[in-house]
Amino acid sequence: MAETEVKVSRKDAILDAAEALFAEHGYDAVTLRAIAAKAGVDVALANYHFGRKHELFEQTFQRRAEILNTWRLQALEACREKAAPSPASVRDIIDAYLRPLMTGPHLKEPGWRNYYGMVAYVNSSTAWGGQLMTKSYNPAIESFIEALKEALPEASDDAIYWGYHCLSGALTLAFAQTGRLDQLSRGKVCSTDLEGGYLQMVDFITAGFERIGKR
Amino acid sequence: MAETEVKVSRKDAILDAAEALFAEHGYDAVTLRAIAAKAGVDVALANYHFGRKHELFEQTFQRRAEILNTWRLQALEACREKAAPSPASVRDIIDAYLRPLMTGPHLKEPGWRNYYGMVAYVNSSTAWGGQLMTKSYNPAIESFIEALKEALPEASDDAIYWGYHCLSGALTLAFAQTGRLDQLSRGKVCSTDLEGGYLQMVDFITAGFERIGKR
DNA sequence: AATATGTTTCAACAACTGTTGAAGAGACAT
DNA sequence: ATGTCTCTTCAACAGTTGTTGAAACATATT
Repeated sequence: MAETEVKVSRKDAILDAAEALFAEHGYDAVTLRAIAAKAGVDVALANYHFGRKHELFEQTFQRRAEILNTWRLQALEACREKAAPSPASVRDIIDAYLRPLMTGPHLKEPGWRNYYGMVAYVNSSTAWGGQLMTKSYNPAIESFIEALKEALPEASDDAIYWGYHCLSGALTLAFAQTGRLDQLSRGKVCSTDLEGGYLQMVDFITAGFERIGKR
Repeated sequence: MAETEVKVSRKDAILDAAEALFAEHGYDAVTLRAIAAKAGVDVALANYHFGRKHELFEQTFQRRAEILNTWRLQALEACREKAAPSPASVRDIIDAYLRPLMTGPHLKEPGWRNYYGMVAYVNSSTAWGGQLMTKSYNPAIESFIEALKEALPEASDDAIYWGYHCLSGALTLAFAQTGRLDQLSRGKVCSTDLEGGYLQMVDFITAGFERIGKR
């Protein structure tokens, strides 16, 4: 047995296994028995700790959401203070939105990569998308929208929100790690290289927002 | 019975029902019995016409893919001819990519809206994404990438492909119609208004690509 | 009228699903 | 030792799943 890791509780083992399987196969394709087997526990234990399958999925999803929100909001606050009393620059806002998630040592942990797969699944799912993303992420996102409105006082609501839509869609697709970019570029670009993608996306998205401010 | 429509074959009825259900609930959550019930036929008929469930999904997905590719490639060819012998402008290329899908009378047909939901599901699914999207859409997409490279000779491969990634992610999320934009903007922006989103996205994405060309 | 061909339905299969109640295991205080 | 508590397993449930083989139906050809 690979006992190099710290011993995790069986409850956490279930969450980890669920995270990995939900990310790869979605909600319905994953059975509680598969989760239990991967976690090395009995089927009934998932029910004891989390109740219905639905609730296990939500708890798995929300476990890391608060951490991401904290990282992001700290970065946003930092760039706001740096610019005060002027509004923060568009580039710094976009950077605060992307950098905490797309760069850093946590990307080497499989748990985080798995979680990102879950985010991609939830955010583009008609069934889960609306409800769950809103509950877990909207408060933080609203702070970013507000900052963008301050940085782009001339931009219309339509332009701001559809701009955010482009940003969110691009990040979601990056999280999905479908490998399409690799196939399309015949290996010249690597979909799983989030840090490399971060560098490109900051420029691209910043340019988009700066354009809509000039109207 | 609402018999205003032209009578469709039972085979097409199955495809239509599958399209609607797969778009809303994904692959695994949809049962062949649910599809058969919606189509008004027996369960075994889906198997007779399409074989395994897997193949029914793929055929449903590919049914409209060729049409979309044709529309897009015609638009791309038109803007290339318009600009010849110069390369087409970035804006015209992006417009050729988005306009055929996000505007036009076909958006009023429920079948097309359903299909867009399937595209969103497939494109951001780790399981299907790589394989199926590549098979159905890559040839057309490669033409667009090539056009972008001609319009932006200074841009690096990384910039071009990650720029396309942003474009594809934004479009995919728009197709998912999760209603998140409505919630985020408190009703000021409508997620399902693809024509309105088209106007914003063309500007936003074009600005992104034009930026990466200046380096 | 008889035959052949392609559709459609019926009934059933073995396997698997989420969920549950009762029983066991372990730690800890009394 | 005894009882209490949380955690964990066992065994089983009722229902649903994709898939199939045989039979019924329809239509056109001979």
